[in-house]
Amino acid sequence: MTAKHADIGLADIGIGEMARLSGCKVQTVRYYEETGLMPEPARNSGNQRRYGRASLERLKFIRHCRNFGFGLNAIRELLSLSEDPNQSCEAADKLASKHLAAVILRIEQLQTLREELTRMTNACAGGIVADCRVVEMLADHSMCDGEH
Amino acid sequence: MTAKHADIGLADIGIGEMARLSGCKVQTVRYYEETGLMPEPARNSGNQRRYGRASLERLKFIRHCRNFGFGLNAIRELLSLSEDPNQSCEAADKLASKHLAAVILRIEQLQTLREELTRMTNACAGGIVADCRVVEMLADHSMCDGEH
DNA sequence: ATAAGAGCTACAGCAACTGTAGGTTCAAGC
DNA sequence: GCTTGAACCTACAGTTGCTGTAGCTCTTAT
Repeated sequence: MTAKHADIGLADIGIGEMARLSGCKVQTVRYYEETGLMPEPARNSGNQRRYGRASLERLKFIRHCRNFGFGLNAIRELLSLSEDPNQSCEAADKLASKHLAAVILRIEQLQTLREELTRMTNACAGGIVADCRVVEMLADHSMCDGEH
Repeated sequence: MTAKHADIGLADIGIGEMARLSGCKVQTVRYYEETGLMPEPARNSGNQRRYGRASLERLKFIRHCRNFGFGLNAIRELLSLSEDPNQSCEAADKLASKHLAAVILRIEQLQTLREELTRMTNACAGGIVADCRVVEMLADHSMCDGEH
């Protein structure tokens, strides 16, 4: 039998192995297929998905991007970029820079939050709710240092 | 007419004002009602919601907790705590401390991420995708410093 | 031949809203 | 009294990125 898919014959692994080797769940792989991130794979005679090495690499790429915090739409762009290796990498750089800026912003927000929460928990001396500084601070915005 | 609700007659504002004064959307107020965070308010003759001061304070409390990053379930607990002012505030303190720990952890994760993304974008020298370090790093986990 | 385990589809649920459609009510101006 | 536009109503779909479940079928080892 000749392979109809480029994938077939090179590795021929099932969805469970794909999940295991990429560090995600089986359902996640199917979900990526559903949303077009992963191509529809070949099937064996029993209608079960069979993947090749290229698909595994693609899945690993996706998972790696997810670990970097990229959203699925950004990953879609990154995938289409990496499929066309002769174009300028400006778009990829822009995506990464934009994401980095968002991460930095989020860190700043969380740091402000951390300070407020620290202040709040430090102010709690035990006792009853009526005297609790935590509850009081949650009820009264004027007790906050900055805005949030 | 005598007020049937404790709320009524004290302020008597509509849902639009509630949203405006608490800094959220009208739908969000209705959503909080749907999920039991806010009580069902009185209605006027035209079936429109009428709120009193107590409801506004409750909504502000909820929004403030949200600004602190608490989830709705945590807020539910905090609300029921603040309704019973004679019990120990240990539970409130625990909730805040637990949340603080989660925030600290998240900051650490994002800082690792920021370093990796900075390394990635710095490595990009322009040019074409085939030579792009961004795409390369996304494809190859071994180029990462730590785990993520 | 059988039984465990893996795979299949289809769909519901999570968090915390947000947006839309298609209608009703209110308040102000004439 | 009438009109008009803003605000309000309900009900439901969509967002993001999965995860879990039910009720099957298929593979593989014994």
